[in-house]
Amino acid sequence: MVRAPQQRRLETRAKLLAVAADIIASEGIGNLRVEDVVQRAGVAKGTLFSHFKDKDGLLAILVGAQVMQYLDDMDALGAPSSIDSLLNRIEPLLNYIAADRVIFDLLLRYSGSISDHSDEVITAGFYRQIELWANWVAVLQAQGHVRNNHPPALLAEGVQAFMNQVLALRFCQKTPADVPAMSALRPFVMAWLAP
Amino acid sequence: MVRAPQQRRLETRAKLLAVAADIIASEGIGNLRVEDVVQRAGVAKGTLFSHFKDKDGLLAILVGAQVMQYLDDMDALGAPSSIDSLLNRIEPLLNYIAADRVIFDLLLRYSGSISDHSDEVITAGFYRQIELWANWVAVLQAQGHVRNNHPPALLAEGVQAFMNQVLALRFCQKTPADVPAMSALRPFVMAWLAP
DNA sequence: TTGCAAATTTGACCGCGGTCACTAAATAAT
DNA sequence: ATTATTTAGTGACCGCGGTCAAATTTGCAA
Repeated sequence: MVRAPQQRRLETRAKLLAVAADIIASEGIGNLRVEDVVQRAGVAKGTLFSHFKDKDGLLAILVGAQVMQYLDDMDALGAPSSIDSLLNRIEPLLNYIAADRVIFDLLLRYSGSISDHSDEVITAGFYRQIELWANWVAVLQAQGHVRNNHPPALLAEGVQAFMNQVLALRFCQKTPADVPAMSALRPFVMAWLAP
Repeated sequence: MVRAPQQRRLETRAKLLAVAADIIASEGIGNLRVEDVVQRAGVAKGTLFSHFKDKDGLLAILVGAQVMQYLDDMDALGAPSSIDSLLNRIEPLLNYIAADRVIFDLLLRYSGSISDHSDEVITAGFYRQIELWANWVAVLQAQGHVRNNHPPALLAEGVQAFMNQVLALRFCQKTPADVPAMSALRPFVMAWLAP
């Protein structure tokens, strides 16, 4: 028999997430240390790991929520009217991930949280993104703006592949940033989606 | 003034690489520990880090050499005669990377070795791969087997993007392996290259 | 041969993520 | 009310990658 978590536990979890978000906002996600989180939250180290599988599990909750926010924003704008318009819709999310390679790695590797609800935020966001883009592609196909000799899901996944490719290349070079990530992405998506 | 490395240093480096390769062969690349390497090589821990930037730097040398070997093999076979033939040429490398996510991460993140020759094996292999594939694509374009409304380099990079996408997805699911990586890759490459 | 400077190696030490046997608190059973 | 049982939290401890001032070895020149 599983028992509902006590309020104390929910408060502890919320406190940990709040503190972590705070540290990330001020120090950057790459400078977040578990010891800092637990110290500022006023709990022991072991407590954190009873709430989250590991450090990445914690980060995934926060990053996943942010990604979901971007997806909400995309969703609210409705289907794009062209490939260029689609790229514009994607841009905020692209820039968010491009801002820090820790985020990129997290999204690519995700190790999962420990929660009973199995709320693997990253995975959920991933599928939602593909679904959303696939819908857009379907609309654009109907309008003749995207080639329709392949299923929307395949094309949507392809867009994600190019996004990851562009980001990975960007994080490989030592010179931080020369051109916006978007201009590297555009030619690929154009060649992939154009009729 | 830079001086050529002494014999002793070359031997130490070779010994470290040999021991590391040995451990990887018997224990797997994910179970390699720095302490084991230096102990079995008969040197102190600090020595390893004076030869390689970090643990990944060491691994990159070995993995990079392996990748180069696959590229040599590809090269020796000459240009493929069709998209399917191209996929067959790629398959060994794909399977090598698919075998262990440590290898995949390494190739995607590479942090670099410390050597003066700046022999960033991974980076070199990366460019060589794109160049090789671009040549193939150009040949296939000339034969009408691949669409020729885009530069070969773009198409080659796209193939790599799809390869990474398929691998990333594969490493995300908990169920180890259902179908060969190749069958996941084929539809993307077909849709990407077909005229 | 001797002395010096550069090159190479050393290993004690550190930071940080993660574990686990134990204590404390909350809830259920008597 | 008292005891038993489950849930939450604790912090000393560990593993392992990585650092650095000091020690050692090597090459070269006087």
